[in-house]
Amino acid sequence: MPRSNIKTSKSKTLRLATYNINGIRSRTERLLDWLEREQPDVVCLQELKAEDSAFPALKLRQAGYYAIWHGQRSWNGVAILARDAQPIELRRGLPGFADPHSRYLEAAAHGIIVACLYLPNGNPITGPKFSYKLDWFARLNAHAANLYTSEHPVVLAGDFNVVPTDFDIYDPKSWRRDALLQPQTRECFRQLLAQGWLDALRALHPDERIYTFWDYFREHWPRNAGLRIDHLLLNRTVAPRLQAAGVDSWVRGEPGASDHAPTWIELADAVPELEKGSSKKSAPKQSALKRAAPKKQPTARARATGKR
DNA sequence: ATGCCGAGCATCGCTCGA
Repeated sequence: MPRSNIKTSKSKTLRLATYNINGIRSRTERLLDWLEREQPDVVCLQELKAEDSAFPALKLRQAGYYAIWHGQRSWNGVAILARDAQPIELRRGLPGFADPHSRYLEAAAHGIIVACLYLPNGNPITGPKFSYKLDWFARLNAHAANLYTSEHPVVLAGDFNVVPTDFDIYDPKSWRRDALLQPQTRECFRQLLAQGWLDALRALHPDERIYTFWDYFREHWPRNAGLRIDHLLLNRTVAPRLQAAGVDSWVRGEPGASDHAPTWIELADAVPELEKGSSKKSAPKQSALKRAAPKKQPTARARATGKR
């Protein structure tokens, strides 16, 4: 499927995606299929569930992607891939935090600083896992405050394990006691956005039901009973370049799929420094947002049959 | 309140995810 079908601009763009792959060893072929079809420039992966030595670096390299990764046996694990360029690692783990889990990688790739994060799930809410989630979130927000004001373009991308509002879930009733919907969890996310970060998918599609995760239970995928928990947040430097955003939900309908689908944004090429300073043509934020045409998610039937 | 599915491992039954 050529990407030009969904492009909204003739100018060159950069596509960044985040994808909770739920076990990279059992899903390497699925990953390669998606990369070949969608050709993202930068990819954040979560839940590798594999040690560093089991990361399929050679197969990815043969597909044109260089990578850095922080694996872990059984659980967690994050990676950043870049097409035709080696990501430059900037950080492994949040600052000042000896986290026993592999949940955070930060790198420069294709002129963007990308933070790939896998925020703790936090269930059950009556115990140490929920405390760990809130603690992790607070440390992320402290670090994000510095990234937001950076002169460099920064994107926070990953599985945040937060359903930001009741509009981001098919039906909140059976999830009321889940860590993903707790008021404390949502307050952490609200505080993060209050730093100024732009929630790219919601900004471009304010009135659209968008899901990035459909669990394996109760026919949730065929019924399109999903949650929006994978997010791409843009700092003030990069936000004016946002052109499009969406979910590759077709991936969720493939045999042996992860319970998440890849979620992506497209950014306009950086405005050259000379033009940025001297020209009034530099697009303000609002017009950059309006440029992007809303992209509908396919119907449940279309997804179930693999068509768009 | 629990299981429903799926990956992974202390692999013929459990933990964890969300």
